[in-house]
Amino acid sequence: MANIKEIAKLAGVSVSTVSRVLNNHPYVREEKRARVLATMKQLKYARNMNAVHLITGRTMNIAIMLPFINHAYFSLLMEGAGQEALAASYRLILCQTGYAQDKELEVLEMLRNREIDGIIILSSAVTPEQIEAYCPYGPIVCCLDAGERLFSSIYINHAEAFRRAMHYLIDRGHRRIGFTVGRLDSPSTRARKTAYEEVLKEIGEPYREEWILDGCIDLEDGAAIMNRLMDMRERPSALLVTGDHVAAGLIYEAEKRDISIPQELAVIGFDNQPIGKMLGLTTIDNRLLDMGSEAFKIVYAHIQGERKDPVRKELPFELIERSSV
Amino acid sequence: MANIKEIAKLAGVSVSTVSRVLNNHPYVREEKRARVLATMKQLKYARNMNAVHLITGRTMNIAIMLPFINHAYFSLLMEGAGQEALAASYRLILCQTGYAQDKELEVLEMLRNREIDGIIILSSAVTPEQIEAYCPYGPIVCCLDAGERLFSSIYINHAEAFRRAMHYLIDRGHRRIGFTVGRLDSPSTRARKTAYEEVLKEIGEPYREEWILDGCIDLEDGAAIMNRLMDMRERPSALLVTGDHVAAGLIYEAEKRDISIPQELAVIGFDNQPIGKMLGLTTIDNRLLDMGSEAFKIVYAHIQGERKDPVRKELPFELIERSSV
DNA sequence: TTGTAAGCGTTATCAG
DNA sequence: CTGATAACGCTTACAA
Repeated sequence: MANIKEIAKLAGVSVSTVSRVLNNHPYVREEKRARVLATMKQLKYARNMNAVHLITGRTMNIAIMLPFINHAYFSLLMEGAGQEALAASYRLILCQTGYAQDKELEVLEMLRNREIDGIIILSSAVTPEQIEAYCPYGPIVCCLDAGERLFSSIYINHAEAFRRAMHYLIDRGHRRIGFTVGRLDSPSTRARKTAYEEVLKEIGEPYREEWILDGCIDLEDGAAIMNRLMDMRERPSALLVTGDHVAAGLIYEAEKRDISIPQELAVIGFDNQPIGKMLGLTTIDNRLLDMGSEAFKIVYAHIQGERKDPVRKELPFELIERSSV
Repeated sequence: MANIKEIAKLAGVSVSTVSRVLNNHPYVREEKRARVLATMKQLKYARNMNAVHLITGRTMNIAIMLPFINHAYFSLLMEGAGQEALAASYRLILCQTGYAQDKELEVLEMLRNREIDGIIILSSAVTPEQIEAYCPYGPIVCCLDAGERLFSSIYINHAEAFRRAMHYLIDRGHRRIGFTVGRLDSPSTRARKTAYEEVLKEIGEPYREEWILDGCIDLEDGAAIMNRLMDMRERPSALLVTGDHVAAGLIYEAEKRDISIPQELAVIGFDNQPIGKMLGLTTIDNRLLDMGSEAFKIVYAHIQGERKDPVRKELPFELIERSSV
């Protein structure tokens, strides 16, 4: 496999000239450039990018850390980041962690080991402090509000969105409100829980632990909620559901049991996925596609040196009214 | 940032010894090993993997080429490959192409440039011949039957699955059968079309171009089919739908219009996605998760040198009977 | 506009 | 068990 040296010898120039041609540098006589190019073609030259990476200290790779690949929420974020990466000629390295801390730390180590130029964290189990320890090695951006940190954040205000949704329900006469979450100990769940308590206090309703439905991640979980609801001696009249797919599962199961939505149970989703649109689901659009692309742009700006300090950017959300409330 | 040389000097050993420690080689006196390890910790040593990649000629990266990230079909395949990659300590590089040939060729070039050790192609627009041109540079596997090639294939027999589904419908009294596809010019569509014509001939039904519904990729496309069907002077009594999400959109739209399924329109899906299960969709399980993980394993076996010749492996499919027929 | 030579940070080889 | 030293293939001062 030919290298730059052989090309140089055969073309009768120096390796630097070959390198200049390779990198589209100016100051190469057209005649020599042509000769180099011809020799490359003749020898089927292929650049060894690892050598380039070694000398330049860059890999054009960014890791995207996420717990599950096969989930609509992460797919949308990935899509957003992926489009930007494509445009910037960067590559996304898929790092599925399943929320295992050791796997997450491995990804962070990749940054230290210069295997990647930056990291986009879609969701993780490690603490912000653990992440900060890796900030000296390259830009990191998180898709949630981690507060004032050494790394960047791009997020929507979950507490605010949650409050907005609750008030929307309250304005329409609901007082018995419950909600579903994916993981009880996630940062966004904590934000929602706080908002939940606050709003309940505002309207003088008691806080009921049993109306916080945990472990709702997918379609099937949404369908399963219905069973849990049926078992309750007192049921909420409205549900805030994290994830339109969970809401879709719930709606479908409700239909099966002849529970009419919104009359017997009002539902507000999150994420604004196509399935929600199809089902007439009232939902919070949290701009996942934009968030993914913004996340990439932030990391990219840091890599390019256009930016030095961490960014902390809030994206506006939007409540989309349809017919499930 | 400390390197192997500094570690060696500070620990009072040679670089080779440090390298041996790094790679868990035997033949290092325990005392020296400890000293090296301690020095590394002290200097916060981080290995520069690019140097390792350069000298070893391996990157531990495999590209996964696909047109769209945000699609359930590809998500499942990715998930399968991702799990195996995780287990093998390999990384997946996400290469979204949008079926643009130049982007696809860029991915193939990455193999030539030694940026990756292999490629998993989930779906592509380039020809098998174009792919074969890159086989000298590393293992490539395609998730469809490309025939006897220099690269590997892992696939289900689409024609057979299609025939099976058609006969299932015919056995239940259907003769007016249509089908939907994503792209008209894809290899699996061609296989389906051939099977379609054959079976129609078998039962003496005419071939109707207008019952082949093109451009059906997502939920919304499924819903849109209903409009197309309504415009027809004569409608099929059964539809083979490529992709459970498309089928789900169709079913939902049918429900809206009070068209009963399966009485007025029978539907068979493909992919066996959760949404299909929820909707009681009869479908073909084409083992996407297994296909993804098998794809990774094949490439991996080649990289490890456990295998030399290309693999061509067919996965069995299964018709899952539910209530949409 | 071009060439020489010094790295980049490892691992591999080979002699001890 | 250990250490010199030569690759790996490229970019980039610096000098011409």
